[in-house]
Order: sequence, then C-alpha cells, then structure tokens
Amino acid sequence: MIKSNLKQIVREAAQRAHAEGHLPSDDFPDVEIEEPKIETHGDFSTNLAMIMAKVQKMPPRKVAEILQPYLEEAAAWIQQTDIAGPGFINFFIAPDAWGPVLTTIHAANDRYGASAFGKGRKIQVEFVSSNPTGPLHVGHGRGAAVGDSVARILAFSGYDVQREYYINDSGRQIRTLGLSVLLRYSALFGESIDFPETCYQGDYIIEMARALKDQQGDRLLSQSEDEAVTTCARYAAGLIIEGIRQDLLDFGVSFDQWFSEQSLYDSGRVDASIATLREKKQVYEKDGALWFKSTDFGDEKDRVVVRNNGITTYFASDIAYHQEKFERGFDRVIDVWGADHHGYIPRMKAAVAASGVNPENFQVILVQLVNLLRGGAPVAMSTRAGEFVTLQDVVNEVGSDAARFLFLTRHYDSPLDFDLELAKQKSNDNPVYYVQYVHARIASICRKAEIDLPVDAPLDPQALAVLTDPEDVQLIKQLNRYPDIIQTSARFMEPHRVTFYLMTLAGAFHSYYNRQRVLTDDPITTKGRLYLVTAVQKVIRNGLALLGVSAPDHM
RNA sequence: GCGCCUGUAGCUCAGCUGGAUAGAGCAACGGACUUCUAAUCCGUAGGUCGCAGGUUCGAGUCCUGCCAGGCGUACCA
Repeated sequence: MIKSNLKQIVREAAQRAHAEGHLPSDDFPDVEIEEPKIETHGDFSTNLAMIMAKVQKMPPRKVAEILQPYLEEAAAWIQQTDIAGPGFINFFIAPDAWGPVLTTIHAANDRYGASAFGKGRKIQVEFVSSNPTGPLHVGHGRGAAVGDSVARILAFSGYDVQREYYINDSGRQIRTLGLSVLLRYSALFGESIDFPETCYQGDYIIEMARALKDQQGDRLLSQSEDEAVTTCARYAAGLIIEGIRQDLLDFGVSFDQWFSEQSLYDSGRVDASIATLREKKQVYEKDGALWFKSTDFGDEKDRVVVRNNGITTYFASDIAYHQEKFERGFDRVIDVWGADHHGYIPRMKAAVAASGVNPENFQVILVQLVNLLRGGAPVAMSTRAGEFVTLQDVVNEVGSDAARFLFLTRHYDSPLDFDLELAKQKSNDNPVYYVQYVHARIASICRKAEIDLPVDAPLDPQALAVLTDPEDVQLIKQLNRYPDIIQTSARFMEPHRVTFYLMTLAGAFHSYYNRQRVLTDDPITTKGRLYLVTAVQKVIRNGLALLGVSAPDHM
C-alpha cells in the first residue's frame, strides 16, 4: 500500500517536473520502488533518476535533484528524501505511517495478500500423475507439495484454478502390472512360475494377489491368460489409485479431477487427434510408422505417434490429452514433472503449438529429484527391487507438516536432500517448527490476554500510535512485504518464496518477542502490541495455509 | 557429441528477473530462562559469487567461451 502510493507519487513528480519545464522529455519508464538492504538508505528507494538520465540528457544525480522537491511536498508521511550513490532517491517514512498496514491486515484477515493478479483466468495445474503401478514415493511427494502449493498460490492470486491428476492407466506397463499380480496369484495356488525382472517386484503385488484370491478364489486360473491379465490389471490399478488418492489426502492434497488416459482411447479422442494431424499434414509415414513433424515447431527431431506395429505411443495420447485440456477452456496449462522428463518438453510444446495454441500458455514445472537420507546417510532405494520408502512411510514417520514444509524449502530447480532424522527433530534445525512456534506463541499470549481484556475489541487509535519504536516498525515492515511476496511467488510459480518469507518473518517475531513484552501494565501499549502480534499470527497462518501446513495453537 | 539444470561462507541454501557495503540457517566460539511457551533470543567469526572475457553509470544476476557435477538424448512410459 505504502509502496504503491509511493510509486504514484514518484510518477506524478516526474510528470509535474516535465510540465513545469524542468525535465525535457516526457518519456518516463515504469517506476520501480525497492527496499534497500541497508538501513541508512531509508525505507524505500527508487532508481528512476538513473534510468531516465539518458533520455533526459543529464546526469542521474541532476535528475534526482529536480525530482526531489516534488517528492518532499507530496505527502506528510514522507519524512525525508535523500539523493545517494550514483543517483538513488531514498525515502524515509514517518514511523507513525506504518500503523495502517496492521489495519489492512486485520480487515483483510485470511485474504491479506490475495490479489486479482490472475484476472480470473482459467488455469490448470496437473501434478503427481504417477503411474498406477505402485505406491507414491518421496519424489512424488515433492511434486505433490509443489503442485498443490502452486495451485493454492495461484488461486489466492486471482486465477480460476483446476487441479488434475492424469492416470496412465493404458498401455504396456499396465499389462505388466496385471501380469505381475497374476503370476503372484498363480504362485499362491502352488504353481511354480518364473517371476521376470521386468515385472513389479514389491511386496504390495503379493498382497494384492492375496486379496484377489480371497475375493475371487481360483476363478482366474480357468481364464485365458489374456483375460486373466486384464482382470488383474484392472483390479490392481483400481486398488493402487485408491491407495494413491488416500496417501495424497493424508498429505493434504486433493484434486478436482482424475483424468484417465484410457478414457482418451475409449472415447476415440486419440484417433481423432491423429486424424486431425493427418488433415493438417503435420504427420508423415516413414519405416511403417507415423511421425509427427515436431521439428516444424522447434523440436530437434520428429517423433513417432503410431509405431510400425500399429500401436500408438504414449506421446500420441499425450497430444490428445493436451489438446483436450485447452479445448476445456483453460487459458494456461501447467504440468508438474520430474526433472528426468525434461527431454520431453520440446515435443510437448511442439504438439501444443501444432494444435494452434500459443505454446507459452503451456508451461512445465520441472521438479528436481529428492535424495532421501537418514542421519546424513543415503537411504538405498530401488524401484526395480521393490525397495523404496513410500510417501506414506515418510508422512507416518515425520508428519505431513514437516514433509510439506521441507519439500518447499528449496527452489524446485535444485535437488533436495531430505533427511528423515532432521525432519523429525523438534529443534531449531527444523524450520517447520520455527515458523509454527510463532503461531503457537502468539496463541498463548492471546489466551493469557483474554483474562484481562478482549483481543477483538475495536482498536483504540491511541494504541496504534504506540507502535512507533524501531522494533515495532521493523516487524510491521516485514508484514507489509507479504502481498508482494505472494504476487512474485504466483508470477514465477515459486512456492519456496513463501517458505523463505515465513522463516524471515518468524525470525523477526522471535526477536521481537525476546525484546518486547506484549502484555504490559499499560493497557494502551498492550492493546497496540496485541494488535501487532495478532497481525503477525494472521500472516503466518495465511502463509502456512498456502504451503498446506497447519498453524497450531499449542506446541 | 548434442540439449537441459546446477555451481554463492566449512555444510545446506536464498538473493525480490540489472542496483548501493553479498544474505540466512546449520556447524564453531561467547552470552541470556523467577518473565506472554528457551521448539526462542543476543553477540563473534567466516567470501576471488566455478574460471576467463564482454555488454553499461552499475553484473551473483544478461551475452560468449571454457571447467566440474547431475539428468536427458527410444517405434519405453
């Protein structure tokens, strides 16, 4: 609020200076207001004079000098302006001008930081989309945390968000799943059978085979292998998806839609897409296969959509799927993928472009891998051998809050070491508790305060005036940053910005708490400080909610 | 070979898309509990931002070339 007012003031100062003949050009760039790192540089600063110097044909400091008088008279809350360094204009804000920030926070409550940035545009976030051939592992957990948080942040920033899970319930691997279960099932009846390496090795396969036996008896043994595999595949995939859905719910993640790949085949959608490609001459035949001309749209080589055995590739259904997404009316489509799929992006962008959609409206968030550690030592994992730590294991061991928070303490672009021992530790090594502790501490103060005076009493104007110590102002300034953080986080789809902000705010609060008593003998001071810390509490709760992490009243 | 990602304090990472004197947390060292929750705080120390050029008033950030690590380069999904 202060910042945008300042922006306006600077803009008007430049206009007036030009109107009164002090600046030759009216070609004004966008005004950027930033917060200097160093205290002596003021509360805010602008580099406008430096940017304009060339156009105005005068040195930056001269431009700043021309602007300065207009700025100083613009508002009473601008206490002082300085011209510094190569031509920065620094603003010092009157200490009593910060109070209204708190009023804004309390009025907006859990909507503080929300914006109309997305202008109501429809956006889809597709994430996790793990194959229904086994339980989710830790890597999926990171993808889930990132996708879910991005979705929350975008929704909070004025987008109409839809969350979707794409189920790869078609193709060879699902047959392999069926075969794996069938073999284990047959073994239960004493048949000695080789269990190939290509099959899924985990114990969960055996468990499903047992359940199937309990349910169906020996009925499958009399079926043809093809029929039995299909039965097993359908049964197992259904069970696994249900498990995945439950694991994600336990992780605080839910979806608006579960989209089946098989449904694209059943409805003829894949064939229709291929037909369209043919009509548009975006495919050609070579070596008995059908190739999509992705090189026409920036890919490095053309890609097969129908193999020479007549079977479509995974890419074919993906083309159909993404066309279908945009036909559903989304302005933007976001896919969250594991970083090992990055080679797939150019062809997917090409496919989107080929269907006449601006490829910029399709974006992929690549989430780097998770290295699972225990006490600093790597935890051996091998999907092939069926040895892996599942997301459910992690949630059971360290809790959903800790896991989600830690997944979001890194930019998704960089690999993440996830240490199970560290995540469990309820100490200052663990940032989750550091942040949650703020909320609990303030809740505790409120519990105590209510003995003496009601927290939700309308604020005495005098009480706001109490909050002018540097300690108070520093904390309020921190709160004032929140909406900008959210907006940047939405613009770049980077939830870790929220995580880092919360850690910083938590640090500022803990520091404040150790210096200033909230509940004092003076009722006005107490009121003012309660007003301040409950605002902190709201922002903490608000930010944690965007990460999908709870804000406890007791710890 | 080609493509993508990464390289910042001893360790793990931020750095608001080009701003001023480089920022946290761990780890190290020294302090603070009769107090609204010590799951906390205060202080000290720690740097050739992988290397070399370039762009400009100004580069950790942008461009080029190297070096190192990870991943990818299917008629698999």
